[in-house]
Parts: sequence; C-alpha cells; structure tokens
Amino acid sequence: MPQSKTKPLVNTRIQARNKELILNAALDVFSASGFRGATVDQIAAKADMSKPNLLYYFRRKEDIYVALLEHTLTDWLKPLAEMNPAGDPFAELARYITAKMDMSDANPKASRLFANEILHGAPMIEKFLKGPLKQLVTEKAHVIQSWVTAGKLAPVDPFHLIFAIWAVTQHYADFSVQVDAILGRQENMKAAQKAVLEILLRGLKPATG
Amino acid sequence: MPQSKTKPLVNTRIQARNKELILNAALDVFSASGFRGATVDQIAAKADMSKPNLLYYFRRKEDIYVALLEHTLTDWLKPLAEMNPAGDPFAELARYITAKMDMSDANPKASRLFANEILHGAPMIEKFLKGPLKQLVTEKAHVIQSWVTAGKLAPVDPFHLIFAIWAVTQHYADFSVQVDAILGRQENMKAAQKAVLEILLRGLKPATG
DNA sequence: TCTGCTCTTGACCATTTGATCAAGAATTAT
DNA sequence: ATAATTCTTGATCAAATGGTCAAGAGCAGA
Repeated sequence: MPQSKTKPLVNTRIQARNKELILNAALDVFSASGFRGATVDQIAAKADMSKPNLLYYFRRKEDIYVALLEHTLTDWLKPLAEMNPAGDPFAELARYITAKMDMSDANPKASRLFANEILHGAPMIEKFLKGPLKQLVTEKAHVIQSWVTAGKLAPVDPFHLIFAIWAVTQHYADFSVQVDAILGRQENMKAAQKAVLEILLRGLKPATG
Repeated sequence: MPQSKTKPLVNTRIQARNKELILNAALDVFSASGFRGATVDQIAAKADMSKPNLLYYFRRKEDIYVALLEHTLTDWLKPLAEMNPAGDPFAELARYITAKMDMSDANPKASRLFANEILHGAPMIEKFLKGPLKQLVTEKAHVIQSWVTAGKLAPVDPFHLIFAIWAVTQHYADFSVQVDAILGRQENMKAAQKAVLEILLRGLKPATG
C-alpha cells in the first residue's frame, strides 16, 4: 500500500467541478484586485464554498493564482502560433490582430490578470517569458522578416511590430476603464477593431505594388 | 487663537524634505507592488524613517498614494497639451510620440503606478479620467480630425489613434519585463523609438501628396 | 534661558488574512 | 451494509499590517 496518504492523481467529478468553480471565482477576484489585493475569503465566497474547503483543493493562495496563469498562458500563444508563413502577410496579420481584439473583448479579465503579473515583474512566469514565449515570438519575427525581405511588407522591425500589436489590442482590455471614460462606455468594439486594423496595417503596404 | 491645533499650512524645510523622501520611496514601492501589495513599513524603511514618523506627514497610506498619483497626472497631460494645431501634423505627432517614449524610458515607475491604478478600475482617479483627461483628449481629437479633413493625414479615427499611441509607448514601461525577456535586456530604447515612430506614422501619409 | 511648537519613535492595539485542525457528513467501493 | 475514502466546515492560530499614543528630542522665537 504505497502512497496511502497522497492526494489522488485523478480528479473525481466533485474535484473537477469544484476546481472549476474556484478558478472561475479566482479569475474574477485576482483580475480585479491583483494577487496581493485578492483574499482567499473573497474567492471562497464567490465560489460559494467555505475557505477551508477551498484550501482543500488548492493548498495555498499562490497555487490558485499559478494554476490560473498557466491556464491562461496556453490560450495566449494560440493565435500567434497560427500565423502562417505561407499565407498572405496582410491577411495573416489582420487575422492575428482581429483574434487578439476578440480576446480582449471576450475575456478582458484574463488579459488583466496577465497584465498585472507582468506589471509587477512577472515573478511567477519568468520562465514562460524567457522560454516558450521568446521562442515563439522569435520564430514569428523571422516569418515577418521574410515577408519584408520578399518585398511583401514595408520595412518594419518585426519584434517591435509584434509589441505594437500586443500593446494596442490588449489596451482595450487592460485600460478599458480609461477608454470608457473617454469614449463614454459605448462599447463599440467593432469600430475599435476597424480603427486598429487600419492604424497598424496601413503603413505596412510596400512602396512597390 | 483659532486653528491652534491644525496642521500648519506652510511646509517647513523639514516637511518639504521629508515629504519628498516619502514620495520617492512610495513611488518605488507602489509601482513595484501596487496599492494593496505595498506596506507602510516598506515605504518607511526605504525613506529611512520610522513608521509613525511617516504617518505624521501622511495620515493614511492612501494619502501617500493619492499625492503620488496627483503629482504624476500633472506631468501626464503636458506633452499632449503641447500638440500644436497650427504645426505640421507629422512633426507634431512625432514629437508627441517621442515625448511619450522618453517618459517611458526616464520614468517607468510612474507609468506603472498609473497603469496599475487603471488596471484595477481607477478607484482614485475616476474624476480625472472623466474630467480633465476626457476634455483634453476630445480637444486634441478635434485637432487630428481637422488635419484629416484638410487632407494632411490619411483618414484615421482620432480617438483610437491616441489610444494606439498611448498603448504602444507605455508598453515599453509597463511591460518592460516582457520586452526584456524577448529582446534580451539590450535596453536599446533608440531602436524602439525609431520603430514605433515608423509603425505608427507611416500609415498616416495621405494618399494624395 | 525659557516657552511653545515641530519632529521622532518605541510600544502598543485592532483587524485582516493565510493557513491549520479536528470532527463530522457525504460518497464510493466491496 | 459497512468500511474506507473523500469532502466539508466551525473554530482557531500566528503573522502581517494599518494606524494610535504618549513621551521625549530637537528647534525657533522671546
């Protein structure tokens, strides 16, 4: 009878359900208040569960936060990874930008969670940044560079172009309070999307043809 | 002898010096950890001062934070306010973008302090956003629109252009950890500035002319 | 020098909060 | 059914933290 006192490796139905409840509640609370600002009690209350019960599923507050970040980071890379070197540069970039705008619109809390972590020095995801993220970005920067070299795009620094796309698209999630204060909470995401595509892509048309 | 127990209205030399020390220390701590994450003890330690003494100058932790934000917001508007309707559109926009990039480079902590506040719903500066900021942005959006109407700029939504400029320029301060992780901490701000100017401005050349 | 004000801090307090524990309820396996 | 395991929570703890207080040190003006 080895491992008699260890946590079960397989999730029971109750575990799956409760972990899901906790992560949903935690996204609300962490994205609104940050790691330090969030309290376990708030998360437990929002998950409709006692605090000791929550801590039965995640031993420490930090464990919830890390699980949430990892869950988010997976989705984060997807649209960029899908950028196809063989496709039309403008179509590919437009698709990427549109996908990122859709993410900001559909899941601003995840964006804010991520932004908050980076803003505070990314103590939990340093490895992700210097590993998988750096690798993927470098790869896609090469793709963009090849488009420039082929004369399909105006000369542009690929890394800074990617940063610009991130910055502008995520701005609508992370700084939505400011955007709403100025535009008047008209949540016209379609107009924002159109404007962003024009601003980021119009300058990339190559001089020749 | 009225107001015998009130705080003096004029700062003594010691007051001016210590308030300055506190605000400098507080910028470090708040920008690194956010409002909730920062502790009064940390700020006091960094200001080389006992906690009760710090609280003699700022009664509550929140007072330090607000003073710091107000101090920052004043500088925030300056470069935008200086955008001259009578000037050359590209020169004016380039100057604004360059000024913002310089601010991100010279004072990233202030940028992060501000970003953190917005990210968490801007509880302290809602009035600033909906008042002075909205007014100034609206005014400058009209300026940009007039340039478009005069055919000096390609058609662009002025508000979203301003958002894009904010997003991209502040990205280098707020997300510097991510930028450094990908580019390798080469702190080549000159290159970033050049790339950003190209990315944001090249698409604004009017078709005619 | 003396008087009154400003400045400084060690000690202390109340609250919040992350985490533990023991004991009982619910569920599952045999 | 019943034994074993999983799930749940009230009560509790220790540490962290924002803020207070009283008492003394330093300083300026008479």
